[in-house]
Amino acid sequence: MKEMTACPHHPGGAGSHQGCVSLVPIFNHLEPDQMSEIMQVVQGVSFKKGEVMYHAGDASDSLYIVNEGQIKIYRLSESGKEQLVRILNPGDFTGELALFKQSVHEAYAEAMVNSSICMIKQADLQKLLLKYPTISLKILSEFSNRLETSERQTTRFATEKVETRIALFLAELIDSEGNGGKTVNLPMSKKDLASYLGTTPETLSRRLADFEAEGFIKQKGQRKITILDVDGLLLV
Amino acid sequence: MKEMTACPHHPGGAGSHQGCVSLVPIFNHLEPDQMSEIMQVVQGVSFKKGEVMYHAGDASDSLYIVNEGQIKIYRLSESGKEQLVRILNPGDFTGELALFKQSVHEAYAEAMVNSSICMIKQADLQKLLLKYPTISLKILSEFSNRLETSERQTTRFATEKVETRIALFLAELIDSEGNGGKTVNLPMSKKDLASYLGTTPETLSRRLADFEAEGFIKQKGQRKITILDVDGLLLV
DNA sequence: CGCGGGGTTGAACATTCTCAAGAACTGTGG
DNA sequence: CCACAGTTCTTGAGAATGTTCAACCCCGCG
Repeated sequence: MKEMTACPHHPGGAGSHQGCVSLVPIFNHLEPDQMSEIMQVVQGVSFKKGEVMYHAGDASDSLYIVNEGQIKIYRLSESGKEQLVRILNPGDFTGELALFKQSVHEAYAEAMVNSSICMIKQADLQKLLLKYPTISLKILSEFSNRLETSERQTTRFATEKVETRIALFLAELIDSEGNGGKTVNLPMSKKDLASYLGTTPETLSRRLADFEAEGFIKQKGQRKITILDVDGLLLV
Repeated sequence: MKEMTACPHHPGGAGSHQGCVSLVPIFNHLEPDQMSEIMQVVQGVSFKKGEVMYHAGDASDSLYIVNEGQIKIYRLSESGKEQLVRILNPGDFTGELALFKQSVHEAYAEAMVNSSICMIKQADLQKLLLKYPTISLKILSEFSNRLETSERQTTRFATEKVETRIALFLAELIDSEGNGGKTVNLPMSKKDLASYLGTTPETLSRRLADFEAEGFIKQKGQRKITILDVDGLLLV
């Protein structure tokens, strides 16, 4: 199932696959010689579409950095319902959570398409952290961001109705796409988006239809949405 | 309003108020001489009941460690509704979030009773982190826990109904109180608990009444609840 | 060009919120 | 120790919001 070699996606050999890691925010400030030290403890792995990188309940002992592909992270609630937590694109990483406390994963990581991953074992990473304290600061910064995002998300679930959560999601999509244009591409299927936003595909579909009827947006195909009136959207 | 001296709650002078810090998980592994180095950059502050330690929008430049009292952290959603995020007790800290990226607070911190706090400025803390990498590891570990909690909470809001969230909260209260007894004290008013659980006081009251009618719990006074049947509670 | 999964729509139902009124608790001052 | 005041909490009824289940559509892909 799972292919595991020195670096399958960079057959050139050690030192040639910095691409896996050098674009990761927590490492990209390092000197070349420090970087090559990191490369020595990195392992390449591939996952085919649909394979799971880790299960809830698995012991967690590695940091996973996405090199190519897409990985979706989702959780199962106590009652068995699934919620999509985030989607990892190249350069993103996961596994940090339980890295600093021996513990098990609470989430699932599954390849949405064929993907190649770089892994660093917990023990190796800890050594690096002690040797290069600036890496810790970077990770702390990354954690801060994620924690902030997560708590904001929690508050939204706790206080906003679905309609508002959808509107906020669309508004943030515009920001993240950066361009002046107002046509955005949904980063995932509407089914997954519903899961991410804590609702059902049916409700999402209805609310988007409402937005369209009110002239706030225009849908084209399954994933393209043109935002016609952000303000109208946001004071729903 | 806000009293700010070398250390108002430990008039003995510098070095005598280790109590503020030594019980904090991120520091309590240090040697005495390292500890005293930290003490030199710690400042004591007091807040009266109802005073706010920081507002959403304030620049964030300090770590706050609770010495005495209780601080409640809450957020305002985009639509202006309030959600209680957590309550800090002595030994807990806050301000970490934006500590590693110059930014502003997104939450509010308000003293629930008269409280005394120890502050460490961001710049001082960063120096300590570089000098003693093990502190970073401790903070990373603390962040991991909080992130895990936050994401679990998000998933619960996204997938569980209010009734289940209440049941889970009660079940976890038993665990955290540790004792074999099944009578727990709510750590906050039901009003605040409703906010924490993302519901209204009315609904919370009704669901608890339901639980009582079904024989799962028994309420005594405003904050004491005896759990009669955890299993029944959890498969609601 | 037909298949299959995502997507949409409809109708009934479940859950939760809101508003409003009344009850119970807490702690404060006499 | 008691009474009072101010909350906090509870309860009721109706309205809003969202879910479920079922049927259908349609887009993308073989």
